[in-house]
Amino acid sequence: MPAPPAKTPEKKRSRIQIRNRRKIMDAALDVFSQHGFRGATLDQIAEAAGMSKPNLIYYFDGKEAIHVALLNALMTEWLDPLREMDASGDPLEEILGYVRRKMEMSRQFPRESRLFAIEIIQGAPRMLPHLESDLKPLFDEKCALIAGWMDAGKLALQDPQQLIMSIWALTQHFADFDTQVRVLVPDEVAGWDAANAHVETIFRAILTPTG
Amino acid sequence: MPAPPAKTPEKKRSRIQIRNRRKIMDAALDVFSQHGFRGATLDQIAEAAGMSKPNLIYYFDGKEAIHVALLNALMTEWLDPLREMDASGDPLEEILGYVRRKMEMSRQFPRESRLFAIEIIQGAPRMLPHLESDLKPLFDEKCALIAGWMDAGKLALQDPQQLIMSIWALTQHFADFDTQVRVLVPDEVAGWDAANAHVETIFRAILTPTG
DNA sequence: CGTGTTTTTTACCATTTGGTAAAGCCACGA
DNA sequence: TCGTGGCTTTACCAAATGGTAAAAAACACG
Repeated sequence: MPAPPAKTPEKKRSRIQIRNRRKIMDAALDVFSQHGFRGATLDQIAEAAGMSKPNLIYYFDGKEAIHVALLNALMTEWLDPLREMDASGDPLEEILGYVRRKMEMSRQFPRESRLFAIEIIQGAPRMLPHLESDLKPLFDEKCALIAGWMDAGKLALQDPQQLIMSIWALTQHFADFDTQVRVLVPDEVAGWDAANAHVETIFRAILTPTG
Repeated sequence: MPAPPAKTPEKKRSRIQIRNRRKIMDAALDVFSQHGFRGATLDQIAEAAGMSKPNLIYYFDGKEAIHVALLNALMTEWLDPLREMDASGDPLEEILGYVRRKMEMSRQFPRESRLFAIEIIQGAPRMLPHLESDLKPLFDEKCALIAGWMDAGKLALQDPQQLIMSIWALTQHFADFDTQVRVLVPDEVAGWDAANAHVETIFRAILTPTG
């Protein structure tokens, strides 16, 4: 009896397994980010991945396993821009740098942004643990860092929690609500430039210390 | 053969029809805003509405008809806060008033906010026409109004399109990403107050004319 | 080449889901 | 009292969906 590849005792993965798992996860990202978990079907994912449905199940334990694998893989890199915010840099530039990285991610990885957005909007049924264990500590850490900067007079006083969340709200909006944005601001290139400038203006305005 | 109530030649609706259609739409709002269109099932809606599935179909032509009816009904009132922004008022107060009304809607009608959010994120398959026909004209009109205020020196110069979209991004974030917000800022009441204050700070900061 | 293992396909299956047919119920006016 | 017409339920159905069994094909490697 050939042991299925993705079992609890993890074995080395062959080249084929690595390649096919990648293809599946990419296809699943397409489908899940467009329909959410319940709205997505294995057939859709299989077709997008260019393989048969039973073949999906050969590489992943089921629909839920694919979704979880996706969320796990993405959670890490999704938080990287925030991790990079460093205590040793110039406060205003650190925050603006974070804003820029986040905007860049929205433009380059809109599917990932939407996947998270849908998951959260639907109550994060498969991600709440990650929010508590990964996001929350990082969030608290960076809030403390920002609070420290503010105490030192390097930034205007703001609620750090609200500050970070407003960065998320603004930067993710352009990925998540892309359809709407494109209706209202048809010129995509100009829209992005304007968005970048606008968001930067906002955070410069509320963070520049008033001397 | 008793003619189904909701046909092309619209007839008067009885008290029972009005009551039951309301119940169905309220239940559908619950379910659709939590699972999206494809992820929602008629059985879920029927149970939430406290009636049998065939009874749903008696009042609406099908799943899609319920969803469309919901979106139609909501689109109107959802744009009301923006419509109220008036040329004759004080510019800064008009915009801040809009921001406050939008925040209030996010708090009072999170389901509606999520329903729209999911629909847009998924590419607005059933709402694109409305975006073009309802939202776009209003958006353009209010952009022109704001641009006029800025030209007159009553507001700091900003891109009006980006300004309105950033209002949406910030105000809707608290409804749509409620699950995440609650993980990071457990005290709901305090969080809400802080959010209101923060959002107001932002728009005051970037709109107050620098005289 | 031959043999054991990994990968893929074909043929299914049970459940769920959107929807229908038709019979039953119930209020109300003649 | 009996219809009559709006409302509701029961009993279904065909298609879609997540998943399985097992044979077939492709592969690795001595």
